[in-house]
Formats: sequence, structure tokens, C-alpha cells
Amino acid sequence: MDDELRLIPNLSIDCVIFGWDEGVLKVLLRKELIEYKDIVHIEWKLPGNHVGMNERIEDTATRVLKEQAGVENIFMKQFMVFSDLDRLRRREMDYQWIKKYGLGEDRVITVGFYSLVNLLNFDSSKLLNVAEWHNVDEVESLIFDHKEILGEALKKLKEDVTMHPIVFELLPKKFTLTQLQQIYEVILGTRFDKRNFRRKIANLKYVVSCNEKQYGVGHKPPSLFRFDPKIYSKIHQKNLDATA
Amino acid sequence: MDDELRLIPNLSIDCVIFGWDEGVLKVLLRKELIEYKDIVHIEWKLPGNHVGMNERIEDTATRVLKEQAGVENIFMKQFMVFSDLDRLRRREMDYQWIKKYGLGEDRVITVGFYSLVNLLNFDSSKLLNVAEWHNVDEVESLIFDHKEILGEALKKLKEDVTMHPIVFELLPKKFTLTQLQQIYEVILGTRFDKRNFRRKIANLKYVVSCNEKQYGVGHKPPSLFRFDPKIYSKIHQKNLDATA
DNA sequence: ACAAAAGTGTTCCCGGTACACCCATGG
DNA sequence: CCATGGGTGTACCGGGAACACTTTTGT
Repeated sequence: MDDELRLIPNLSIDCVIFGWDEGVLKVLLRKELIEYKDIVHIEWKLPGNHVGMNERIEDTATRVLKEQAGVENIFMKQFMVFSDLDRLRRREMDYQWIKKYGLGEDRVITVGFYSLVNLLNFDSSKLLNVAEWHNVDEVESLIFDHKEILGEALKKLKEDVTMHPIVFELLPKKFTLTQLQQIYEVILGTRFDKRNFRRKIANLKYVVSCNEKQYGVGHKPPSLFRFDPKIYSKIHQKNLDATA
Repeated sequence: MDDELRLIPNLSIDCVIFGWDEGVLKVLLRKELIEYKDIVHIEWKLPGNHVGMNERIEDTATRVLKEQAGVENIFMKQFMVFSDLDRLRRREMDYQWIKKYGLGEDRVITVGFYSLVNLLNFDSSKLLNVAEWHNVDEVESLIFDHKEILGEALKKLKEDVTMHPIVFELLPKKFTLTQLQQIYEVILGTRFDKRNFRRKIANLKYVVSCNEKQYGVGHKPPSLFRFDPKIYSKIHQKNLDATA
């Protein structure tokens, strides 16, 4: 236990936790009150922490997700290291604050992770009260270089979404094709034709019908689908064999 | 200058330097003599070093490339962080060695970079005499977790090669289409049909003919081509606009 | 009955794939 | 003249893109 508290002074991780909330992409931010020049500023940052001396960075990220967001077992991926010399002092205000509450280090290199959660079946009661979901495209300035980290996370998310079946992490187990289409549209910033999109999904054998409809929505009830990871990995395995 | 010598004890970078040598993909390794149980073992490792206290990780990588491989201004990309707790002691031998010659740290997290160079116009005279080019598919065991780092670099290279115009980093300025095809085939581990490959390249407007042939090769002289980065970035810019 | 989203087919074009022969040079 | 790799064209198929109307529910 003591081991976990011994932190590496020059190395941290920061988590960009993306949440999907019925058509809107959100990101979890932590509120910090920063007193600077006798004024208390409300500033926002990404959840993060230093890496423990006996901790893999993935475990640091798991710990941060649990302690600072109350989430466990969610998708998580390291995507980039940020090491600008001035990353803690883009604004003088930030630097004064980190000197007071940080580990007393000028130089912290951070590993960016991004995570994906669905906000409908998300238990917000475990959230710290300083944590809040913000619409991704309404995020103004963040502390340190966290705006840049968010931007790179979004870039990486865009890339990954087209290569790997990760959008399902943002959806409930059972979802409609319109919900699925919306996610792609928001993340990629494009629109798709409904018929073409549905045909394309139908060709992906790993998105399977639940043979179930969602009633009570005020219009024709949509069919529910689910992602089948077993079928996916079978197909993916085949592709790997072909490449290798 | 003194600043550069102050190193962060728990953070390093390692460089997987890929070299292309007329049809063969190579990797630069450094020889280390490790005395263990009264026997001197010849072991190989990736070039790498700790990150300076006032150094961006990209600058550490640049420094390592220059000091340990004699290369400057080459393609370089961070691709993954390795933080396994036992990464320095996969073998007891390695651990004894790092305790003697390292910074006295049990725990070093490393950022993997990969680089690309062409070995034909490569000045080997600047190479340290402990550095050697090895065929990538003949690399046996490496020190620490360096075999794993090499493996991940290869995976990433495969991914990147299909998305970004980086293969040209491995070729001389002027190259033939057969040389280009060979690189794709070796890196991706596939074969392509010559006619289809050439048609595909012809569609990429940024691979342009030099209007020049290579004589003296014992057969019909092949046309020489070059990569035009300006045309590429124009096209790429357009695509970005479309996505955004 | 009406509002709201679900669901569905066809045509066109382009990029991928499979496939076999002649050409220009060096030796 | 022969060995060596360079260079070329055609036919087929599957996926991507454009496009408009009917269906089923809740209210």
C-alpha cells in the first residue's frame, strides 16, 4: 500500500474520458479553484495523477478512473506522451497552483489516455462532486496543456473509430442503428446516408440483431442490435492471418 | 549544457531505427558486453537514453539518434510507452548489468520511438563501432523488453505505412517503382501484382516521374520517380477539410 | 389524423483483383 | 543471343455514393 503512494515525480498520466449522452459527445473534467492575484478562478482539468513507483501506467490510469470518476472496467488506451518544457506553465496562474499542490516539480511528462463510457447506464453517484461532464465542442480553456491533450485524444479517437470496433463502448448493450450512426457522425464530423450506412453495418457480421424492438418512443419502434465480440475476433483473426 | 546531463531517473526513450538495404529491412542494434557469472555475454539492445530534465522526449530521441547512430534529420515518431514493472529484469543478467551501468534505478519507464533511414546514402562512418545493422527477421533475443519494443514498432510501422507516405523515408530521393513495391511487400508481408501496384501508384499524384532512367543495371532501364511532399500535403489538406 | 423516426432498392462509378506477354538493356 | 527485370491492358466484382417514398407507432 505504501508503495502506491510513492509517486514518480516527473511522470504522470492524464485521462480524457469521453462519454456519450444521447447524441452528444462529452468529456469528464475536474473543477479546481485557483487563487491567483487575490482572485479565485474556477478552472478545469483532466483527471490525472503521477505514476506510482511500482505501478504500470495502465494501472495508474485504472486507479485514476476509479478514484476520480468512479468507473471500472471501461475501455482505455494510451495514445501520446506530452513533454513540452512549458506544459505546466502555459499560464502563470497554473504554475503557481501546481507549485502549491503538486509534488514540487517543474518538470512533469505525462502520458495521455483516452476512455469511452456510455452515460445512460453510468452511475453518476460515484462521481466526485468536483467532476462534471462537459460537451466536447464547448470546452474552452483548460489548465496546463490539457486542451491540447483533449485535441490529440479526439484526433486519435477519429483514427481508431474507423479501424477498431470501439464505438460500441459508448453505447448501451442493445442499441439502434440510428444511435450507432449518430456516434460515427459526431466523432467523424460527417453525415452518412441512412440506407448506405445500414447496408454497410449489415455487411459487418458482428453487429447482430437482438430480434427485439424498442417500444414507447412515439414512432415506429426501431430494432435493437448488439455487438458480438466473438464474431468480431474470429473475423479479425482471419484478417491477421491473411496479412501475416 | 549541464542541464542536458541532468537526467530523469525513471524515464527513458528507446529508438527502433529501421534501415532499408536493397530489399531487406534492418534495425540498428548496439552491442553490449555483459559479464555475468564469470562469463562475458555479447548482448544487443536498442539505442536509448534517459530523458534530460530540460529536454522534450523528441529532443532526447534526436540526441540518441545523433550520438548513437550518427543520423540527423530523419523521420522519427513516438509510438508507445512501456512500463512493465519487470521490464529491466526479464533476465537476471540484464538486471545485474543495469545496476552496474545504469542510473541505479529499478524502475524505468520508456517511450518507444521508431525511425526510418535509407542505407544506401547512409554514412556508416559516423556509426559507433558498437552499433550494427541486423536483419529485422533474424533478431533473436534482446536485452530487457527490447524485443517486445521492436515487435510493437513493427506493428505500428505496418499501420502507419498504409496511412501515411512514410515509405519514402526508406528510399533514396529517386527510386524505381519496383523498389517502392518491395518495401510495401516486406513491411506488410504480402505480395502485390505488379500491374495493379503500378496503377495504384499512378493514381497517387504525389509520386511523380523524374523523366530519367537508371542505366547500367543489366536489363531494361527502369524509370525513376520521386515523392513530392508539396503535392501530398495539398491533397491531404483537402481531405482534412472534407473530414472536418 | 398527424408527427416522428424507421425502414427499404436501384443505379452509377471507382478501386481492387486476377491474369500473360513483349521490351530494352548489359553481358 | 540470351538472361534479367521493366513495362503494359482488360474484364470482373464488390463497396461507396446519390437519391425518395412507405411504414409503424404514440399522442
